[in-house]
Amino acid sequence: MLLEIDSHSGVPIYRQIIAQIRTQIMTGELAEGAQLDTVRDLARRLNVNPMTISKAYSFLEADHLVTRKRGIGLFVARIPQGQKDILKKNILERAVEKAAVTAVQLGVSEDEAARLLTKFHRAFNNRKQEQ
Amino acid sequence: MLLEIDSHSGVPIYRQIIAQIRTQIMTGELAEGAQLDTVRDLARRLNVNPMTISKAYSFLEADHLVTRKRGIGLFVARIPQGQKDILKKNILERAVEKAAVTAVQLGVSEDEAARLLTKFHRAFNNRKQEQ
DNA sequence: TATAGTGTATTAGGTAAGTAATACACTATA
DNA sequence: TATAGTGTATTACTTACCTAATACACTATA
Repeated sequence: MLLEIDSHSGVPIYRQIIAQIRTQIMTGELAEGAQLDTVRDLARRLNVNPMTISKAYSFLEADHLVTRKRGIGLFVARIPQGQKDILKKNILERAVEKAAVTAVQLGVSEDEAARLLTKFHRAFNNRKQEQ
Repeated sequence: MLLEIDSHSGVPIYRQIIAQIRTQIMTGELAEGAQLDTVRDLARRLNVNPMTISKAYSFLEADHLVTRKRGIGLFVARIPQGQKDILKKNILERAVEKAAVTAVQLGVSEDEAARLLTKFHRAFNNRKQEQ
């Protein structure tokens, strides 16, 4: 399980963990049934208190993305494809909506906004391919 | 000067003020040289401490959007159109970039992302027209 | 120069968030 | 059933942030 924490970003550690794991589950990188790193392992690896990890995991469980088995570990939950699509849609819409509102407020046309989005999309897609 | 504060949104009052005034300056709704509401007036109107207003104004000044004239008041600064464009571009790019990254991470195509953005853009544009 | 109108520096109180320490509860299995 | 491996509840410390109170500084002008 590959996680990168930037402790100088101002974004709380547990939120960084949540975001990264959520993405990995959404993309299938972390498949159904896969066991997450144990709280203590991950805590040691990130040099952080186990409770911080546990807190992150709690939020993932609240979202039904993982299932806790006390005494055993945490596992990626079974998520029906339909529900997965809905989740993805929600995450995406939140981000896109904000961009759209900003554009409208600033008087930027829909074409111009779309062009900009496409430009960034290509840039990040390329960067991703290279990795 | 029309401001709407939602004290239940969780977003700090001074940030709400900053965002709304910044947008009004960007769009020209608040024109160069216009005087902002006095700290005390606005504080009374929003039922808030004058220092909260002063704090918001400080950030706007740090961004060179307003000029303080102590003992007189605050005024919308002269912002060269070019610089205004840059500011708008920065604000927009920050929002659009995040949307693009999210889309790429979730494996959403650039066309689909652009379509979604366009959809939201139209929706908000309509809503704006109606007001 | 007195006054009433500006904004401000300083200080402090309240609250929420993040993290950590500790002791505990559950489970598999040797 | 002892043990070592899971996660967790409780509690508390720290820090940052937001807001407010107060007293002060600057400016125009009657």
